[in-house]
Amino acid sequence: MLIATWNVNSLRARADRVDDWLRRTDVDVLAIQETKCKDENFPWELFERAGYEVAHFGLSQWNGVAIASRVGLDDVERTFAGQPSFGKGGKDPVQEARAIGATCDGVRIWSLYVPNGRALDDEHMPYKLAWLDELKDQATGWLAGDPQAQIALVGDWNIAPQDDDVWDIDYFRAEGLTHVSEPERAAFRAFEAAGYADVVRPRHPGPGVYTYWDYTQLRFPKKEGMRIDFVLASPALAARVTDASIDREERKGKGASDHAPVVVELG
DNA sequence: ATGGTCGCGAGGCGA
Repeated sequence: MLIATWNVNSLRARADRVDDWLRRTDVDVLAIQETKCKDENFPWELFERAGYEVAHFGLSQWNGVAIASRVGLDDVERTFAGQPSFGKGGKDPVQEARAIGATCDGVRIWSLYVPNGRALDDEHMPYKLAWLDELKDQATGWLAGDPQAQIALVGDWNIAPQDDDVWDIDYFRAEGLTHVSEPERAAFRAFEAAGYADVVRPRHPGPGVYTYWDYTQLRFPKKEGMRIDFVLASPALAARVTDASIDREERKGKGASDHAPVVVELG
């Protein structure tokens, strides 16, 4: 079984790319982030034609997550229990469309779009950390209730856990940028401490292995990227992983997302 | 040429 995660940066703008990619790669499950649409604008027929069931959670032109599967799509959940809300300036806090879960052929998959944080001193940063902390608590409970559970926490984590996960850590430090701060990294490590493992890094160690390249500053041709998209697997699921890849080719050309798909093969 | 981005949705925000 092949499972994948991909921040598509608008599903409507990427419809042809996603269609081609599904047919080319033949994945069984695709977790999508940043659909950037409501249900009424979601390209349902794209997935139907390609032979996938799909569940979507989108509230506005922001965020939006989905799971497409051709091996079953059961027990769909939108938001995780206790998911923190956010409202800029403290007004109208809402649980944003950043998490959707479904069971596909016995694997509990969560498509996650972790809050960006925006800046170290921005109100979005404590939101990001609280969001991760609460998800970690929930994910810990899922394993405590069933140590043999097959769970995949996949998506855009908006964290670069190691210095080699960005093209120039000194630049990030000098500019005081997000994604590499100790609190963010600690939040990521908490998932590993809870028993979830990055199943891609061992097969594709850095430096220079990235999943995201900013559209600006010619970051992609200059190979200046970030590794911020991850597949974290519970112990029972990690034991099944036989291969993994980052589809850097998909970042090429006109009309590409700024993220590459990450694919994991299960035996 | 010393610059150089997208997407949404219709101005500016978010990434």
